[in-house]
Order: sequence, then structure tokens, then C-alpha cells
Amino acid sequence: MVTIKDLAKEVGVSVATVSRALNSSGYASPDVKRRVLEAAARLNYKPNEVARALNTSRSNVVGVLVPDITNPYFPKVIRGIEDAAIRNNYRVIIGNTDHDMEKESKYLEIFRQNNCAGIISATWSVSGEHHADSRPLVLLDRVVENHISIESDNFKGGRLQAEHLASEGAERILIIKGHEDYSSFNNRLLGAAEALEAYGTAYDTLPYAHLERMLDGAGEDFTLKFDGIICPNDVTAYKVLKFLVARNIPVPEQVKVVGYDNLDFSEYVHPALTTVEQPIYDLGSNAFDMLMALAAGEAVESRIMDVKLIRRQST
Amino acid sequence: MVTIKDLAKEVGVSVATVSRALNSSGYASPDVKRRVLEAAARLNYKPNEVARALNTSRSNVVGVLVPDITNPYFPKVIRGIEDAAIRNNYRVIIGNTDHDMEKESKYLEIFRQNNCAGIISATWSVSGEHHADSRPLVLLDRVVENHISIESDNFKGGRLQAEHLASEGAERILIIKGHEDYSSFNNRLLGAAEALEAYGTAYDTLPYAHLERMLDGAGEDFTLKFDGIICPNDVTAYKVLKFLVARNIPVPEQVKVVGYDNLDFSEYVHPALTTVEQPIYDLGSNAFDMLMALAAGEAVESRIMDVKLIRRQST
DNA sequence: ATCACCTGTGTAAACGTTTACAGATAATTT
DNA sequence: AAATTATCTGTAAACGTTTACACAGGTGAT
Repeated sequence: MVTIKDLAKEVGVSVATVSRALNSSGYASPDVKRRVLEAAARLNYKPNEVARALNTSRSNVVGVLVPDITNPYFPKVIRGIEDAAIRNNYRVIIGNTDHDMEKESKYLEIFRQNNCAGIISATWSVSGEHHADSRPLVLLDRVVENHISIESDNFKGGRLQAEHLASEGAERILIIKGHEDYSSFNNRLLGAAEALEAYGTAYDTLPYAHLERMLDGAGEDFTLKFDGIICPNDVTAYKVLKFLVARNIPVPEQVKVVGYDNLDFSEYVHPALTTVEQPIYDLGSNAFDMLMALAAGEAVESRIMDVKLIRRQST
Repeated sequence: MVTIKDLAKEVGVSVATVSRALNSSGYASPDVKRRVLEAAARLNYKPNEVARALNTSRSNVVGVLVPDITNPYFPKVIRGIEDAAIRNNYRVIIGNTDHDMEKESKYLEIFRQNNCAGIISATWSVSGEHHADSRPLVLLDRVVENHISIESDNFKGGRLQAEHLASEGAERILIIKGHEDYSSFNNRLLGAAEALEAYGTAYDTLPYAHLERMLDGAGEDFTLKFDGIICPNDVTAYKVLKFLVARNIPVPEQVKVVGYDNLDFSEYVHPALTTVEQPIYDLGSNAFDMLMALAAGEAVESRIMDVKLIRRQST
């Protein structure tokens, strides 16, 4: 591998001068700078990032934490992050936490061991003592006190779900709750509940675990008592739709279903899913930009991205 | 951050001894070793991976190249790789190449700059001069001469698709081709064609680009002339199903459709998709194991994983 | 002519590890 | 008892960068 030393020898200056010429840090005469750059191009010199990271104790790697990359929401987020990262000459290390606080801590430790420049996390166990680490951090789709975060307008999204069902004539609505640890799901619930109360529409809520039991064929069939179902995300909605269709319950005639996310697949399920679209890719790329700003010591504000309703055949 | 130096001071030995004690390399008296480990645990010492990578010119990071993580095939592969990696105390850097050789080269360069231990790639432009780099490499779902690879049994998979349609009574079959640069798609095509010829069933092939034109509403509607459609992957099958359903063409009565991959979603589309299942997750985790073996200098053979047909409502 | 300052360069230390080498002691062989 | 070998430890160099510091020469102000 060609190093800064080789360049120094080639040009006939010291390594310090080469480093300064390459990074335009400190002084370097125009002539030397030109010769260094020429030699670097000619010998195809690429700086060793590891050495750089060791010296500056800051690599150009950002750590990204997701519950499970297999959940189709996250690849899009990651793609957004990765594209932004590569534009800025950064790389992305990913970690799957499975909502497990142990794993989460382990990855944070790993990120530290790798001198990562910062962390974007879509999972955050507040109870942990991660806080000790002062690395720049942006939470994605999760809001936690004293941390910068970016999320879609979950409250509005919940409201859109509810208003849409109500305006389509649903009179008894079931709201399926998402993972209770996450602010995003809770805010969707709040938004929906508030809207339904304003409309004067009757509704009930169902913990996610109960839904799973129902889908497995055990437990009560909740769907019979309702004519509208609000799902915490699209993947849940797919399962609900499958359950209803398998029982020959006409959707949307007897029951209307609305999801949240607008994943690519939502137009392929049957019936095609009405859902709230959030700008998943942009959430990722913006999160990266915010992280860079944070790392540069700039003041950064938490961000909320707009959402909109996408109407399809399930309502 | 607590370093090896701190441990040395704490225990009252040199850093060399600490290093040897921690890594069980070279000699270290049982007593010293015990004291070092105790101090490491007490002070919560974690080795700095960057320093280690610089010294040994080999980090515990592997680079993973995929065309686009947004394609639902890849998150599963990546999850397989990542799980295997973390078990072995390795990390994963991902790169999206978009089938673009420039990006591919760029990422390979980046992996080199980061002293990556090896590369797993689901995309490989043979024409490039990447070969100069002698880093361990495992190709995933791509076969290229002189490289170790792992893939599903694409030929058999293609055969299963064809045999199934034929045995269900299809008499004029359309095979939609996948990306022609990739051996996996070509082998599926070969397997299907060979099976159909053995059956004496008529078939035709369609370049992917033509399909896209048809889906966009432009160009000829190919589906009318056929009663069986073999898709190169599930995502393509989703699009075909949507196209057919939108035109009220009864599936599977008039046209039967079979996919390839068995993605999680294939049971949610309408009608639920008959497809060939390949062990996507295992492809990833095995690829990692092969990479480790390769890095350890062991002899490694390319691997082909078995596939099986999953019958659902689209046939 | 003196002083201050700016520009350009080299020397050397530092980042946190691993490891070749040498020296010292202990254990085993002859 | 001497010679060999095995075990243990420390010193110092190395990995490829960045950067504090020192020094030299040039420019401009006083």
C-alpha cells in the first residue's frame, strides 16, 4: 500500500508537509502542494482511514442501530443514511438489537471501540446507562428526553388514520397498539384517539400481544365487533388483512383497514392498503445530516417530518 | 478511555505483558494473567479496535456489497451475515452499488482503506480490475470464475418452477428473464427451459425490460397468450399479479404464476404466491463462515444450497 | 536597523495496540 | 555440575496518520 511516506520520498519533502498539503491544514507552498497532489494521483495514494482514526480518535464511520433490518421499514431508512453518508465520505456500520437492551449496549460499546464519529439509533433503552458516552447521537423515530431526534409527525398521522375511517363511515373503531416502549406508536395512538373523540366515534384499543394471539387462531376474534381497524404500521395491517380475507369478511365493505408507513408492498397486498405515508428515506438522510451538524458542534433541533394519507382499496 | 497502559500501571507490569496476558499469545505467568484479567474487568477495559487494526493491518470489519438494501431479498441476507459476524466479534459495513461498477470499485477501495478483513459481495462486475486486491472474498448468489461463491441451487429452482406449472396443466408458458449479468437468473432460466423441453411444453422468454414496459401500460400485453408465468423473483411476481388482477384475469384459473425467493410478503399478496424458497438467511451466515475460513487460510469450496417449492394460491 | 509577524518546512511525539528481540530466571537434560 | 531448554518479562519499534513545536527566511512597520 502506498503511504504518506512514499509520497514524501517521491516529492522530496517530509511527511508532515505531505499531510499538510493533502489536507490543506496549516501552511504549504503552492508549488509543493501541486507536486504532492500530482504524486498522490500518480501513485494512486489513498489515505489509510484506520491510521487517521487512531490519531484523531474519530473515524469516518457512523454506527446505526435498528431493531431488525428484516423489518421492511428499516432498509429504507438505512438506505437514506447510507446515501447521505457516502456523499460525505462516511461509512455505515449496522447493528440489529432485536429490542434487546443487552445487544444495544454491546453495539454502543463496539461503536466506541471503533472510534465511530456518531450514532443514529432507531432503538433506545432509556433505562440503560448508555448516556455515559458523549458521542453525537440522533434518535430516529424515537423521542427521548434530552436527546436530538427525528421522526414523522406521528400525532398527525394517527389523526389522519382516524379521521379517514370516520369520514368513510366507520362507527366502531379498533385501534391496535404498537410496541409500548416507543413514542412513535404512542403518539399515533394519541392522535387517533383525540380525533375520534372529537368526532364522537366509539373506539377501543387492543394491545399488540392480543392481536398476535388472535392471528394465531387462539383468543377472541376482535374484528367482528368493529367496522374500522387502525393499525400501528403496514406490516401489522398486512396480517390483519390476511386474517379478514381468510374469513371471507369483506374489506372494505364490512371492515375498513388503515395502515401506517406506506411501504412499497402496500400496493400489492389484497386489498391494496390505505395508509399514512411517512418520508422514510428522508428520515434517514436527514438524520445523517443532523448527526454531522451535531459532530461539528453546531446547534441542532429535533425535527418532525410531515405525513400524508394514501387512499387505496382497504377503506 | 482506559487503555492497555492503564492496566499495565494498575497491575505493575509492562504493556507487552498485558497484551500477552489478554490475548494469550506468547508467555504470561498464571498469576500475572489472573491479575491482568481482573484489572481489565474492574476498570471495564475494552481494546481499541482501531489501534489493533492499524497494528495488524486487519480490522474485524467485513465489507458487504449489495445492489440495493431496499430490495427485500438483501436485508435477510445481511441479517444472516450480521448475526454470524457478531458471534465472531466482527462488524459489518454495507455498501449499495446500484449495479454500478463505479460505486462497486469505490466501495472496494473504501474497504481497503479501512483494513477490512474480507468482503462478501452480491454484486460483481467481472470486467473491473478489482482483482488486484487480494482480500478474502465470497460472492453471494453470483458465480464468477476463480472466486469462491455461495448460491442457492438456481438450476434446480428453475426446474421446480417449470415442472410445477407443467404439472398443474399449463401449456404455454412465459419465462420472464432476470438481470442478464447475473448467473443466478441465467441458471434459473436454464433449469426451467430444460424442464419444459423435457415435458414438451411450449414456452417463450421475455426480457425484463419488456415486462416493465408492459407494466407501465405501454407495449403489448404478453399475458394474454400464456397460461403460466415463471418470474425471476418474488418482487417481479408481485407486479405481475397486480397487473393480472387489475385486468380481472383470473389467477390461477386462466394464468398461473410462480415466483422465486419466498420472501415474507409472498403470503400476503393476492393471490398468495407459489414460489421457490431459498435459504436466504443461511446464505448470508454461511457466506460469513466461508469468509472466515478463507481469511484463516483454509481451503474453501463454493457452496450450493438446496431449494424447495412452496405451493400457494397463485397456481 | 530593529521588531513583529507571516509563511513554509522539518523533527518528533502521539494515538493504542502487537510483536521481535533480548535478558533473566527456572526447569530439565546430559 | 554444566549445558540446554522452557518460561517469563521488559524495551523498543512498528502500523500510517496528524500536529505541536521549533526554526528559518521574507515582508512590512516603526
